[in-house]
Amino acid sequence: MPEIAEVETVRNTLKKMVLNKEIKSVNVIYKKMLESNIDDFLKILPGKKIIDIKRIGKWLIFDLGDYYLLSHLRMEGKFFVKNSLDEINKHEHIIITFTDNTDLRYHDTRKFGRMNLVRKEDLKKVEAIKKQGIEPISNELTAHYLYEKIHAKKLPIKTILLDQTIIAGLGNIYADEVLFASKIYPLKRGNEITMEECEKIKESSKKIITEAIKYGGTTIKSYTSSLGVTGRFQQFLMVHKRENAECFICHAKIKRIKVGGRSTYYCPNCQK
DNA sequence: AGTGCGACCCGAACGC
DNA sequence: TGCGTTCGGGTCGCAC
Repeated sequence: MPEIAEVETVRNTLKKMVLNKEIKSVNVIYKKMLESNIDDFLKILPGKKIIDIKRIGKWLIFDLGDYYLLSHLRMEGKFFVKNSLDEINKHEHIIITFTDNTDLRYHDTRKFGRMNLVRKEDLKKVEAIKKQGIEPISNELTAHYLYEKIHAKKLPIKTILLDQTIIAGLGNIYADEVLFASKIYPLKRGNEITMEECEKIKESSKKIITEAIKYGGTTIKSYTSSLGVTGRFQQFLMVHKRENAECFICHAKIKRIKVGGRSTYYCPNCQK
């Protein structure tokens, strides 16, 4: 499940592989993946060069000069660089062919990912981009900011941490890890969260996301970031996917519950 | 406005 | 050559 650390890893890997390549043609196999007009997509991309790759929250942003190609990997999206002559895999839905006869291929078993092509000046008009909150690795993320955003909400703190308009980039794995590191019970309501706890959330999300990026993200289940790159952060996970295993701190049994429909792992002893 | 929940997908895991 | 059902998970859209 690509969260901010995984998307950052994809960004860094892709920058090494496709920067400055010129697009020759595009093949859109699964049209519903596009949020923008398909005819524009096919007409505008050829001739463009990938001059940079940026990221906002979980959105990857290919800088094409006067346009941005936005890509959200959702749960299983991956990019592969292949030879244009290679057989097309059944999960490859969008194929960007470069003039050197290599392809950037978007692969997504669940077809949940989305792409959007916008003029640079229209980026801030894209609803999904406009509403992104502050990133965990940003100095703008403060306990005060979090408290303001959280203290009037009745939702469980776990659900609030998944709200991209507050902290941009946290997903199900790191939200569990942040709450464990902050010693906060996932079902605790936003309006019960103190300023001290906001400080802990801020500190632990910075620390955890920084570390996760350093180790190339988390590879869980089917998810490898892209291009066969395997993250190594899973060996540092304290609670996520550890149901019934012993807490590394107190040896209590890690529990799994549902919060807002999502699997949530926590230590019943450390997180009261 | 804030909150809750189904839909979108399909491979894997599970039940029998 | 087992088959049908359930689950998961980020985000959106709709209902209340």
